[in-house]
Amino acid sequence: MVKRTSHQDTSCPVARPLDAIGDGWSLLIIRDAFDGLSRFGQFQKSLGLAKNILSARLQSLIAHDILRTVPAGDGSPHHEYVLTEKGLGLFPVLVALRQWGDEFFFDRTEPRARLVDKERRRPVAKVEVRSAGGRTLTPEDTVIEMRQDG
Amino acid sequence: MVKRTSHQDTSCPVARPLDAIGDGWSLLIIRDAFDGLSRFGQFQKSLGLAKNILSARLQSLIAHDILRTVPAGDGSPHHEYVLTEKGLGLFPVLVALRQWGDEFFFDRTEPRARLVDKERRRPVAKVEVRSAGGRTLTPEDTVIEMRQDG
DNA sequence: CCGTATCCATTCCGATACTG
DNA sequence: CAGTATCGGAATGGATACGG
Repeated sequence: MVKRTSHQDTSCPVARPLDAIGDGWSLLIIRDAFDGLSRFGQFQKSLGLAKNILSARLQSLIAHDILRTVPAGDGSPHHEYVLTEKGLGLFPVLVALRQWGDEFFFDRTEPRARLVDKERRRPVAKVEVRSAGGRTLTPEDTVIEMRQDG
Repeated sequence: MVKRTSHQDTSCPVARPLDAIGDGWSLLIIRDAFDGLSRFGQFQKSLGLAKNILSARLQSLIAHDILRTVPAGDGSPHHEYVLTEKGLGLFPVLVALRQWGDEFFFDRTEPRARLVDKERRRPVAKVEVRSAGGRTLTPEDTVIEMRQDG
């Protein structure tokens, strides 16, 4: 009878998304979607998770308007899962997380997947938090305020 | 008998961190830590979660070297939980997530907590992914490559 | 090839009682 | 105040069987 607490009612923009992507699989599905995967089987092969779990995660991501389905490009009677605008908005989050993982979860010699600028063939720059004027901000330079409008 | 799959063995820097922060509470604890909270009771009051859960999450974050304990500043016999270097490295991730939540999980009129530049009192700029040369990159501008070194 | 349905083990989480 | 111990219900995840 005790419901799991949702974060939808808080006024914190960090908390609300966690109902949608705060689990072990959703971000990996989204990562694969950014990487061009779109078919059920592709996700399952890439992630190695059970089909029922994948199905549930995909439905949840669709319900949260992060993925949507489109008719399959080939003649197959199925559909493909692609990122919505909202889902595409996660790009900086995913890149920042990738860079953090790259820095703190790998030995120096260990090979890893890296995100590179397609044109220059060089790793993307480290994501930074900047002021409106362009200055790089540290955590101590910032503070939380309640704001009504944007 | 079936163990939960860990992501520590993959070569993807997005996947590995998810064992540490891929749940509903860890990122919120880290958010509070960035916001200056450090005591057990402060976290519990802020998050409203059961004490045993909070305890387990704090221990997990310590085990992952994201938080560490320091002797309490006041005379109390307890300690405080503060971010490690690794934990501080999550700042861009948290800001990017915050901005995404701000954009897609709130009505325009709804009040919300905003991260502002302490000095200028203006919202921080939108986190962007940039090339080594400074150009802003979209998802289509990038691709994953396997790299051996940094 | 794409999913859905079922079953079961594990984990997570909330409430509460208890110790220092 | 700061935790630990215990319990029960809920959600998650894995394996597999099955229908389109």
